[in-house]
Parts: sequence; structure tokens; C-alpha cells
Amino acid sequence: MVSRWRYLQVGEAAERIAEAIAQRKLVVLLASCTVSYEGRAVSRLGEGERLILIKPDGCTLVHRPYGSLPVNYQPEGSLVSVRREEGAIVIVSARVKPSEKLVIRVTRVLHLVTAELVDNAEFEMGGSEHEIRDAIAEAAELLLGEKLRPVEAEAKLSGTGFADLLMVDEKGNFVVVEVKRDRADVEAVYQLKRYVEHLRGAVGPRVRGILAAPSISRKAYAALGREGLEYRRLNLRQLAKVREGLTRFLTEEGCGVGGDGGGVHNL
Amino acid sequence: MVSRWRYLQVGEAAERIAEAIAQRKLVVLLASCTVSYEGRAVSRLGEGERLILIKPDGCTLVHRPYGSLPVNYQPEGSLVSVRREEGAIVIVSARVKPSEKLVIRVTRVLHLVTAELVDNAEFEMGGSEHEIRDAIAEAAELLLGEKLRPVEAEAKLSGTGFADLLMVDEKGNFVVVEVKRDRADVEAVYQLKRYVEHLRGAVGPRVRGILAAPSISRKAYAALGREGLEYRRLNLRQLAKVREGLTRFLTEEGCGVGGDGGGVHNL
DNA sequence: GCGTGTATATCGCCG
DNA sequence: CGGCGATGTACACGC
Repeated sequence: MVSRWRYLQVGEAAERIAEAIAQRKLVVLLASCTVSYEGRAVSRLGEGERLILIKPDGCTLVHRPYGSLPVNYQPEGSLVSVRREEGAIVIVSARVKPSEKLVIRVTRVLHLVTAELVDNAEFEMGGSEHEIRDAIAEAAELLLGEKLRPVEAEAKLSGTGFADLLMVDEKGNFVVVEVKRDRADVEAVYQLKRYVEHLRGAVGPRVRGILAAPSISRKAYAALGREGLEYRRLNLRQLAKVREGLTRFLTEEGCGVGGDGGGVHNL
Repeated sequence: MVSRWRYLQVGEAAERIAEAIAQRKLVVLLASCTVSYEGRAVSRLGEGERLILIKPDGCTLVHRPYGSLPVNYQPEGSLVSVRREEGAIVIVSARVKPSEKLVIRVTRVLHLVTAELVDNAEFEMGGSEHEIRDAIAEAAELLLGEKLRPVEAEAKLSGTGFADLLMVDEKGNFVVVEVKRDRADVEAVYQLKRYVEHLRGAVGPRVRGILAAPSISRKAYAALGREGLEYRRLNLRQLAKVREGLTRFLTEEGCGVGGDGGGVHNL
């Protein structure tokens, strides 16, 4: 159910917005406004035309006419209030912990829609690091080129963090595998180094470290060599063979990138 | 200039959307749709009512009626096309590098607005890590409780990364300062350790490491001690004294959290 | 474009 | 709620 209003006087709009929020409707507002934020940081934004989105869960977003990210926002759970003030609508979206407050002062309403959207579909995603990790555990020989027996995923290394994957090679060495779904950078190398050193401290020197990623930066590769760690290139095509979930996605009639599937970049 | 349409037949809407994109207008669409994505990962979203936002710069966002983040999106620079197909509108937002494609299949249009938003205001923000770093360089004694002479900001440690701040203490030791704008975690400790070790390799053992943050996790503090590094608690109140920018924000009439200013959490 | 680091990151999981 | 790591992170800045 969608409601539109052509009466865009500020007073009328303020009432409609307040009512929509009370009824837990989505509010979509195109308006000229100023925005200020105070909380984890502070910000000010002068007059300009923006899209303001208020969701039933309290999420408040201010979008400029460009850019992926909202210029100002308030997350789920925020309390949103609306009041009139000197010919303007003042929308306040605030939460207590952390204490932060977003104030949108609307001076001119271009367009207002409120709606009760019904959306119960499940969002399915494939290709996450988690999924890649499980595939490696299942088929290390195919994906890492070496027989490795999985020992533990998300292995807790007390005080140091969590190793993505802990395995044992054919010679009985422990192998810590750090998986990156994207190009591996120096940070990933030192994260792996940290895990390997921790494990060596715990079980002795027979511990290897493998960084598995679709690609790796030059600097990261150099650091890896210095630290005596290893790189294994991941190939999504091979991954798809292992993970039925990925396969299903990739072969399903949908938005196929077509051809040899080369469109799935880098993975 | 805002245009609304009450004729929400799919065919009409498709034309309007295509026209608006060609004219580099903002498109706001409330619609029932399915969404699929293929690129850096793959995803599928079944039928449901959502807000679809297409910006003149190619940004394409699909928002469900809850949550801060869009369920699917395509960033700035994407090419957006619209076509009709079996009584549906198919919106494709794609880019080449990385190769990825978002396909929105609209089966029912609830509401459509297009607009040319004018927004040239400057966005000002205070309280960033960058700003905190500069304040420390200017007033180390006040903020870190110790006289330190600044040497370099964003000091490049070849192959290792960049130290936020490089300083020299009264005894002539180098001091690497790692700044975090919120609670420091173990990752920050090891980042600092890496920088300190690198510098020790370059200039000798007289190198200290200071982690400056409003707070620190227990594990991070323990790791810091093990590594012989130091923690300094940052206080935003003192920071504001140093940075005129912050002061201006905090004292300005605006969305003041009021009282003793305790609302600015943790910093 | 790659490399590196920040973000009011947000989100999810787990203790 | 804290701690920790992933994110299709996006974004900015430097080389």
C-alpha cells in the first residue's frame, strides 16, 4: 500500500511523516534540507536537495544525488521523531548507545511517499570467504594442490585470534590456512604469520602457513617469502566444482555473464 | 524538478525510467521485484517489495524495508539499462572492472518518481582519525601526557605500511604512534608492533610504540604488554581544546547533545 | 590502476 | 553487550 501526497506544504508533510513513522511505514522524502550529526563524530551539511529514507526499524538515511553511501545516516534501532519549527520540518533520529543524534532540517518538500513494503524473501549469497573455506577443507588437493587433512575451522588461537582453517599435511606438519576471497595484501600476510607463530609456540616448529587467495599483491608476496610462508592461488572455477551451492548459482538461468563465465572476476 | 507518475503500468514505467536515466535524473522506484547479482560473488533475492534507487552517476541501490545497508547495489560508474521483458521491467546495472552485473526484474510498480536534485553543499566532518593524529602531533604533552616532538605523519615504512605518526621523545627515542578513533583491538596492537619492529630494523633498538585510543579491549591490552608496547588513553574533551575545528563543531548551535557533553561517547 | 588505510563503517557470530 | 573478523565492503589518496 503506497500513499502519495501532492500537498507538499511543510506543515502537511510533517504530519504525514509523523503518522507514517507511528504506523511503522517506510518514508521516502525528496527534500531540500540541512543535516547535522553528533555522536561518534560530528558533521554538518548545508542546504541541498536530497533523498531521505526512514525505515520502520529506525534506519535513517540521507542520500545525496551521487555516491553509493549515504552522506549521513543512523542505524537500525534509532528513535525517529518529527516536529515543526519556524516553517521547517525537523526530523531527529537518535540512539542512546552509542549516544548519537542525526538532525535533518527540511526547508522544502519536493516529494513525499510512504509505503508498507512486504518483503519476506530470503537473500541467498554464494562465494563468501566462509564458503571458500569449507570448500578447501573438503577438497584441499584440488584447490591447494596438496593432500591436507582438515583439523578445525575457525581454530581459536587464544589471545591471537582465529585461524580460518587448521590442517595437517602428509608429513604430519600442521598447516594454518588463511583464506582471502579477494586479492591478499600485506595485512593478510602478517595475520597469517601471527597465527603460525602462535601455533609454533603451542605445538612446536612443524607448522606451515598457507595464504590462499585468488591473487596477491607484490608487496604481500615479498613479505610472505621473507616470513617463510606459502601462497596458493585459488581458482573459482575449481571451487564451483566442489561447492554445489556455487555451482547451482553459476549454472542457473539468471543474470549469467555468459560465454566461458570469465565475468566472475578474479575468483 | 520532480516528476511523479500515476500511470504505473509496467510499460509506461519502463519508458519513464529509461528516459530519466538518459537525462541523468535520479530514479526512485518502489516496486515488487526479484534481484540477482553476479560478479565478485553471486546472489539471488526472490520476489518482494523494495525501494530501488538509481543515481545519475550510475549508483544503483536496492533497499529492503529494513536494515541500514542495501541488499544489493552497484557502485558509481555503473552502466544502467532498462528493457521490457514478458510483462516485467528488467533493469541491469553493470560495470566491467571488476566485471559484475546486477539485474533487477520489476514485476509490479508501486510508485515511481524521478528528480533532478541540486546539491552543491560541502560536507564537513570532525573527529576523524586524521584530525586526531594532527592534534596529537600539535599537543602530545596534553594528549599523551609526555613531551614528544613530531617527526613525520603517515611515515612510510617500506614494504610494511605507514605509521600514523612518528615522533621523538625527550630521551631521543623514536616513538611510533598508532591512533585509533575508537576502541583499539588486537589487530591495532599487531599493526603497531609491525611498525616498531620495522623501525628497529632500520634505526636500532631505541624505538617505542604507543597505541593512542579512547579505549582498548582487554585482549589487546594484554597483547600490548607482552609486546612491550604502551597504551595512552585519548580524551575527546582535551582533543577539542587543541583542534579548533572540533571545538567549533561542539560549541555551535546545532544538534547539541546538551549538558556536560557526555553524549559524545567514548571519545 | 594498484596499494594501503579509514569508516559515525555495518554486520554477524559467539561468549 | 564486548570481542573479533568479514564485507560483492566503499572511499580517498598516493604512486
